[in-house]
Amino acid sequence: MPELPEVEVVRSGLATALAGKSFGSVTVLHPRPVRYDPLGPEHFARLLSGRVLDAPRRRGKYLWIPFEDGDALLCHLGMSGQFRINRPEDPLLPNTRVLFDLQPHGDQLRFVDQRMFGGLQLAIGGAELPGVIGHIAMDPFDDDFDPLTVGRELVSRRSTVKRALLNQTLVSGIGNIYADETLWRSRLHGDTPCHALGGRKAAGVLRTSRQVMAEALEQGGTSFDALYVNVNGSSGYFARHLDVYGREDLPCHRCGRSIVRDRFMNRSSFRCPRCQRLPRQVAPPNGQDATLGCKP
DNA sequence: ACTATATCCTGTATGC
DNA sequence: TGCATACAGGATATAG
Repeated sequence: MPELPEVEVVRSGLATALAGKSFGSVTVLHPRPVRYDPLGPEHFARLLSGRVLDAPRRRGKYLWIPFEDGDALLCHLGMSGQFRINRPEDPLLPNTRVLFDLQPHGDQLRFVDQRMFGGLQLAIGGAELPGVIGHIAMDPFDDDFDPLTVGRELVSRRSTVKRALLNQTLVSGIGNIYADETLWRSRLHGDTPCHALGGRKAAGVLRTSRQVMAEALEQGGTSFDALYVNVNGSSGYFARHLDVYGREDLPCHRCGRSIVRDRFMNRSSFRCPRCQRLPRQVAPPNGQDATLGCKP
């Protein structure tokens, strides 16, 4: 569930909590969160113990904890993953999946994940950038992220704008909430064909996504419930700043019209029916259907 | 090659 | 109260 700002809050919390630490013994309580690890739960636990930790890193919604020896622990929170720091004697929260004893001082890092869409795996040689996320594009906060370059790439896609924003191989870190918020600020309907945007407009959308996520980060991320919390167990406050997401039937903050909800890819899209209309048909590149992605 | 869909899970909210 | 259903912020295999 967490998108880039929420993952960044977690990364930042881990950076503080794990500074100068090593893993002691590791206990896998449920095999599913380590299903992507090529060696299986027992090897995962054994191979991680004793590792000396470096500062956690992030790309998009992935984060990883590099080890001093060049390997890393790669983590994805999925829809409901959390990291918590506890004393070993603290009672386990429901859905606690993996325990990492920390040395020195004996704290414990715990991975809690209700739905288990998330995952943890050992990334051999992955301290800089784990190979298995090589296909994940830079996110808008990356120093080398260039909105114009990515904007041109976006325009060339034979898809629609919201799908493109959610495509992690084009730009990473944006999920359903921030896609909808970005589109509202950009006054764009999510079904707008990519080719209907010029390169400059597309670059503008990407800059807007960075702005929205930066504001969310200042608020400690978006949270609707206890499923997303930082390492201390507290929630962020951006939910109260959302302009469209989850605001069906409430007035648009720009024009007052009621926000509508559409079905999209088995989930919901929220938009203002006045501020975010589909453009009239735009001449597509050669060979493409002129009405692609457009509704009457 | 590129894009759209179905699927992996559990817990909560809602309506009958 | 009990039961069924809908829904949840993601990534990926595979179907087209």
